[in-house]
Amino acid sequence: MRSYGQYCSVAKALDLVGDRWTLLIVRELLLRGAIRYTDLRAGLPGIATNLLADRLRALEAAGVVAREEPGPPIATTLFRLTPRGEELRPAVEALGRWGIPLMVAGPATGDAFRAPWLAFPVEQFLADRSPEGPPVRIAVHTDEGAIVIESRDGRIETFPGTADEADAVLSGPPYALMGLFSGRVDLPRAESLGLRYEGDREALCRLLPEHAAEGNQTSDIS
Amino acid sequence: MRSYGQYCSVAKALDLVGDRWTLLIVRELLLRGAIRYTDLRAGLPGIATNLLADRLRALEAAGVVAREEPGPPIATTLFRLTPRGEELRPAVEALGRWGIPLMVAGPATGDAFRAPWLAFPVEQFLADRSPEGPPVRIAVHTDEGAIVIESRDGRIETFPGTADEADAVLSGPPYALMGLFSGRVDLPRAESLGLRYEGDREALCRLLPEHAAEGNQTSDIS
DNA sequence: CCGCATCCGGGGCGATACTG
DNA sequence: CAGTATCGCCCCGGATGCGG
Repeated sequence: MRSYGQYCSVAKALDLVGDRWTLLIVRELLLRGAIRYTDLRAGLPGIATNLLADRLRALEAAGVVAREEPGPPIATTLFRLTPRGEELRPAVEALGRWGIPLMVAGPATGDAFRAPWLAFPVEQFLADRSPEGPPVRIAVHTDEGAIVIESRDGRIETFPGTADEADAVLSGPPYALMGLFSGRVDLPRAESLGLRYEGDREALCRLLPEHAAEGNQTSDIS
Repeated sequence: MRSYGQYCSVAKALDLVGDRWTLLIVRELLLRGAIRYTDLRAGLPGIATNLLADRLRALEAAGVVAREEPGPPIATTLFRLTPRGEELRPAVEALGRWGIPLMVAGPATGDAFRAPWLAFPVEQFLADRSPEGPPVRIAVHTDEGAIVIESRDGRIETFPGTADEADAVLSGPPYALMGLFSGRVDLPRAESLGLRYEGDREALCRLLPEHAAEGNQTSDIS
C-alpha cells in the first residue's frame, strides 16, 4: 500500500495492515492458527485469490505472517502469524468489540457467515457465573462450521471445530445465536428464531447473560 | 466503501472505518476534540480535500462524527466524535501501540509530523515514578506544534497546545523525543540528537523510563 | 487439488484547480 | 473557510489459466 508518510504510530501501523482485507486475514489467522491457503480463502468469502496472495506476501515481508513448509507427512504450505503478528490481537479484538452492536443489529441480506466469527461476541458477552464449578463445554453448530465454547476456572475460551464430549449442543442460524449470546432475547425466544439445543441446560445458562438465561427453570414462580 | 458482506463484528467495523484515511481522521478527532475542517486537514498531511469531505460525510452517516454549528460568536463548523465515535478510542490506541516499534525505528525520509501524535508513545512509555508527589507538567515543543504532558495522582495525560506554567520544557526533533520517551537513548544522548530542555530536570526524570533517566544526577557515583 | 499468476473492467484514490 | 469539480491512475474485484 501507499504509505501515509506520517511519523505517527497509528499511521505506521496502518501502513502495514490498513489495506483492504488485511486485518480480516489477520482475524482468520488469529481464530484458526496455522492454516492452508485454501482454508484461509474459505474463511474469507468475497476475497479475490490474487489479493489474498498479494496480502500474504506483504504481511510476510512485514514480519506479520510466516510461511511454514512442513516436511513430508504434509504436502502443503501453512500460513501462521509470527509473534509480532499475534500482537495484533488486541487491535483486532478492539475493532471486533466496536463492531458488535452492528452485528447484534442482524446480518445484511447476502452476508456470508462462518462459525469462528462468533468467537468475538462470545468472549465479549459470555461469562461464567459459577467460576468455581467444574469446567463446562458447549458445542455450537451452524450451517457454516462449528465452534466449541469452554469455561474453566472462570475463563471463557473458544475454538473452531466440534467437541466429542460437550455438556450441551447449540445449533441454529447465526442471528438467533447472536441474540442469545448478546442477551437481546431469552432462550424460548431464541428457539422461535430457529435455535435448537440439547444437553445440560444448566451448563448453558451458567454462561449466558442474565436476560438470555431467564426462565431457565422448567417451573418457576413468576 | 464496499461492504465485506460478512456477518462478523470485525468485518462490520471495517465496513464503517476500514476505508483509507478514516481511522486517521478518527485519530485526529480523538487527539484534538472539536475541530474545524481546515485544522483537521492540517493534522492530516497528505489527504486530498475531497476525500476528507467524503469521509466526514460517511462518518456522519455512520453516527461516528457529528457536525456542530455554534451560534454567532463563532462563524465556523466544528467536527467532533459522537459518543459512539469516542468508543473507537481503544481500537485506535491498540493500533497505535502496535505501531510504536515502527515509530521507534525512526521516520522515513519525507515523513510529516505533528506534535499531538506523540500522545500515543507518551502514554505508552511514560509513567510517574512518584505518584504521590505533586502534579507535574512538561511542555513539549516541536517545529510542528506542541503538547503538554501532565501527571497527577500517578496518571499521565497529554493535551495539544502549550502550557503557561510547566515544570520543564522539552524541544527538539521528533526522533530525539521518541528515543527519549521510549528509553532507547538517555538524556545526554538525546541532546546529541538535537534535544534541548530547560526547567526541572527532576520532574522530567520522574516520568521518563528508567534508561532514559539514567545519569540524572549532576554528580553521580558510577 | 493447491497455490498461486495473468488479464481486464470499474471505481476508489491522489493531486490540483476552482468556488460560494 | 469549507468544501466541489475534474481528471488520471492504480488498486481492487472477478474470472480464468496453469504449474507442481
